[in-house]
This record gives sequence, structure tokens and C-alpha cells, in this order.
Amino acid sequence: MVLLKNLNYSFNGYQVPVIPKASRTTRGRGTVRKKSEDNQIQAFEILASVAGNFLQENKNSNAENAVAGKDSIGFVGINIKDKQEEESGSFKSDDGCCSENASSSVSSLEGKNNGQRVEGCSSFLGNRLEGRGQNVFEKEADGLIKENCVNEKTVYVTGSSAGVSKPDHRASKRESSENSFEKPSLEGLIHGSSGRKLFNRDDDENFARCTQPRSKNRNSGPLPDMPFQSVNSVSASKSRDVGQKSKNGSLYGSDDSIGRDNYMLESSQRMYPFKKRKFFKQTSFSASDRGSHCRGRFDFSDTRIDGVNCSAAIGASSSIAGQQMHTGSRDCNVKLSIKSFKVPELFIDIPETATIGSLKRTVMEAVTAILGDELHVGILLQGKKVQDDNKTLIQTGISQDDKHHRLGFMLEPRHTKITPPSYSEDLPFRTTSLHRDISRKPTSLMLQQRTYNVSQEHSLIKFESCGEGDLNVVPTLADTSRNNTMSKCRALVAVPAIDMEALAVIPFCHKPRNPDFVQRRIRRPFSVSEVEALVQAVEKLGTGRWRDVKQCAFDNAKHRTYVDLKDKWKTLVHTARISPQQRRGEHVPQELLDRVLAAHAYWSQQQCKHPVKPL
DNA sequence: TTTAGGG
DNA sequence: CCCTAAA
Repeated sequence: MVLLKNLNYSFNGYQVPVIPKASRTTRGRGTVRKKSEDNQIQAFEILASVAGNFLQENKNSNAENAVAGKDSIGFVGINIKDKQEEESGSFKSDDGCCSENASSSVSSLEGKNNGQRVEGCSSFLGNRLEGRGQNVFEKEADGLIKENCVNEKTVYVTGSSAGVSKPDHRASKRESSENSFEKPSLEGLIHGSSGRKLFNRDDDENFARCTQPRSKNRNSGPLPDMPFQSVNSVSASKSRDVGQKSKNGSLYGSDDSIGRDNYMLESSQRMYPFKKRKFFKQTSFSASDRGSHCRGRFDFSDTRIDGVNCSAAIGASSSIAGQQMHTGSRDCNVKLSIKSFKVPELFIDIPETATIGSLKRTVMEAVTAILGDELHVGILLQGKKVQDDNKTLIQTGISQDDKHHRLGFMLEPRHTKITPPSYSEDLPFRTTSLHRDISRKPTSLMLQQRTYNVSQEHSLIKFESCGEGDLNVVPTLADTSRNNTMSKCRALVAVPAIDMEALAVIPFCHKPRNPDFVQRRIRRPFSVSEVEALVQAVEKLGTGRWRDVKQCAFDNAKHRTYVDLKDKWKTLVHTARISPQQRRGEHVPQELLDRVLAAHAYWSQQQCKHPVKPL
């Protein structure tokens, strides 16, 4: 979560594909695989996780206190016909404060018109229901749909496919976010707003800070006893073109916005969320089925309701595809298919002097953060949070009286964690010339830092105020600790007191918890900055201590695992060995590649000749 | 959980 | 990036 100042842009309806997150981080094509098919809540959670959606609390007029993500995003609604007003009362807050947690309903739609389309409907807090393909609710002429109560965040979708979409609430007076949700193009989506909040952002560059020599904190354990000199000599021997070059540092001068742009482009292109082959075997539809239609059926009790065309929106900004529930004890499968969904509304704060490239990147990060990982899916049943993951749907009563079972999902941050980066200063491998390079960060980075600084001043979050507004929690065994007040209130994006580095830290983090589904992580190319950080860390720690490398240089980059670093190193070595013409992707400065080779050579020797030192 | 490598 | 055998 980042609370930024400067220029504020809000992006409405930035459409993104559903990106389920697996154990670690990610986005991108991914696979959602279901291993077991029991209809447990857990399964629901996973499915739900596929469609994430955040609700950006946007109504806080007080910029200083603006907190994004304090609301969990409620999205998927299954067979919910009744308004949640009654229930929502318990967690509703007049000022949009975090008291109401995720369970509040943003709007309730009752889709009854098959085949009708709804576009740009329902924008609560900037969230939009995305009507794509067929089977979407038609937006009502009067535009009611898009007027939703800001405080209510869950969109309920009726399973039946008949009727007219209609909002139950219409409190929001936001108009700005109206119907501009189609494309993520900056022009179309940005609209200046002021002093508003923040959003999650990923920490692509966090490592950078960690990389910089700072007070020690060696969690990594003892560093190799490598004589500084010898190291130097090693690299020096190979270099002259290696170490020496670094003093120029020109490599960082290159505007990496280019890379960023590519990155964005690439990202957008790889938004494809799942691996078709693995996605939800039981269902007939594939992830590629972008149209948001749902052929699911709801079957509570004995009555079956064909949910053809029930698609509609998934909560706040997601589109749901299909669902199916059976009552029986044997054949009861509940199927959900959540297609793409839109990112609610992103607020970006960026200095006027920022470059377009950095803006793009910022947006990218914001989106990434939102779709990233660390999300926790909550299941709401009749407005109450179901916390026992082990209960079956039946036990929970979800597959019974359809009238009373309003099932909803919400996304919320797992828990916030801020890990100050650490980095030991002595580099056994490099000489000071390197430090110079390292310290010289790319423009974009600087920009970011500034941004962070700014936000730092305004990132005060009040989780405290989350006390009572909580949902009525269905008393269950599991997850209690994790889902108590704190986390509940924090909703998707909590903004803890931030500091430069903390900002970079992903606001929510969670552990993989649904082993049933595995999704491929989205590809996230290493930026030059990251490569630099990696190189530096490896120079210092060697090639066999990825965990330490991770801790030292990428501790805050949750999306980079030590395995990733190891893999990256592997590719870097390879890259360094091939001709520049053969290299692809963002160009890594030759200087860095040289260092890679040098370090690789050095540490290889160290490894082979155990305690022996090279040269 | 980490490493180390192949895929 | 993923998957895994080993450690």
C-alpha cells in the first residue's frame, strides 16, 4: 500500500484478467489446478481467489487518512437475491471507514435478464462490474447500477438468470468513474483527482534499496571468508573491462523506461491468467473463454436454477462465469469460473516531473500489486465470515436453502508485514568502484523513492478503527488468529506506517494455502536494477547461497524467491556468454554481465576448491 | 527448507 | 518459470 501525494491519478476500471495467485507471488498465465474435488470451502476460496478484486476505499475525503484497501473486496456472489442491507448494517460505516470490512455489499444485482448486457455498471468506489461477452447484466437506463453505496462493497449476483439487474443501493455519488473502464490506456483512465490514496504496489525495485550497503544485519550468516584482495584480483584479471567499467556507471543512466514500457506491454499481454490445461478440470469451460458467461447452475435444495447467463459481475469488478451447486451429498459440485475482472480504481501519486515511463511503471506496479499475491480469500455466508476452512459446503449450509444462502467472497490481505531490508556491507568480491555504481540508481528508481518519501508522510493507517464494524464471524476453528480484527479491517490493502523501504514492501502477504490450485506465476523479467542487485549480492555471497542472496538483496521483493534468483543467475551467466546479438529482453549492461562472469568464475573456483582461494 | 539442475 | 530429487 502506498499512499502517495503529488499528482494523483485514479484509474477506473482498469481491466485485468483474473489472476489467481499461487503460493508465491504472481500474475500472469497461471494454472489453477484442482486436485481434490470435495466441495469444501477451501475450494471456494481458491476459486474465488482466481478473481481478485480490490475495493479501493475512495470516499475518504480526508486525504491524510485515506487508506486504500482497508476494505476487503467482496466479489463473487452466488445466488444471492436479497439485499444485504440488513446485514450490512452491522459493518457499515458512514464514512467509509474500515470498519465495514469486506463483507459489506457494494451493490447487489439481481440478474434476471438473460443475455442482457451491463456495461460500466456498478462502480462503487470506482469498482466496476465488467460486462463482457454475453450474459451480463444490462445496465439500466437510469444508470442505477452504477450508483452504488460506497460503503457497501460486495456485489451480489443472483444466480438466476432472469430478471433485471438492479442495484440495491445507490449511495455513491461518484460519477467520475462512470463508464470508463474499458481500456487500461492511460489517457482514458487517468483523471486527476486529488489527495487521495494509495494502493498497493509491488516492490519490484525494493531490492535496490536492500542492495545498497546498509547497516548490517546478517541473517545470512557468516559470509565467506574471501579475501577482498583476491577477489579483486580475480575479477581484475578478467577485467579491466569488467570491474573498471563500472566506474562509469553510465549503464544506469539509460532510461529504463524503455524497459519498463516493454515490461508493461509484456505484462498486459501476458495477463492471461490460467493455464488452460490445468484449470479446473471438472469444468468444461476453459480459461480462454473470455466471454463472461456462466452456464453454471445453482441448485440449492431441490430446486435447480439455471444460471445461464448469470455472469454478471463479480463483485466489484470481476466478472463471474459459472457456478454450479448441487445439494446432494454425493454429487454436490460447485463450480465457479471467474473470468477477468477489473481493478477497481487505482490512485496513483506521482511527481509532476516523473516521466511517462515511470508513470507507466507505477501503474503497472499498482496493478501488479493488486493482482499480485498475498491475498486471502474470505468466504461470506449470509454476511458472515466463514472461517473454518475445513467445513464442507454442506456443513456450512451453503448448499441448502438458496434463499438464505448468500455466498460471497472477498479478498483481503493476508497480513501486513514490513521487513526492513538488510545488507551487509562488505563485499568480498567487489571493490569500491562497484559501490559507486550500485549507489547510483536509475532515474526511475529515484523517482520512486521520492514518491515513497512523499507517501511516507501520509501513510497513516488506522487499523484501530476497525474494531466493531467487523463481520459477524461465524465461529469456527480455523483461521481465527489470522482473521481477527486486524486483518479483517485491513481489507485488501493496508497501509501501515511506511518508511521508504516499507513502502516497497508488499502490503499483504500470505502463504500458499490452497494446495489444490496451483497457478503459474506471471513472468516478471528482471530489471537491470534487479540484475545489478543480484550481481552484487552474488559477488558477495557466492553462487551457492541463494537464500542468503535473497535475504540480502531481495528480501523485500516478495515475488523473487531464491529459486528465482538462482535461475536468474543461471540465465545471466548464459546471457553473458552469448553474443549481444543473441540476447533478448531488456538489455543488461555489458558491465553487469562481465561481473556476472567474473563472479561466476570466482565462486565456481571457490566451490571446487573448497577452502582454497583462487589465484 | 534449500540446493542444484533439468525441463 | 516450473518441477524435483537430494540434502
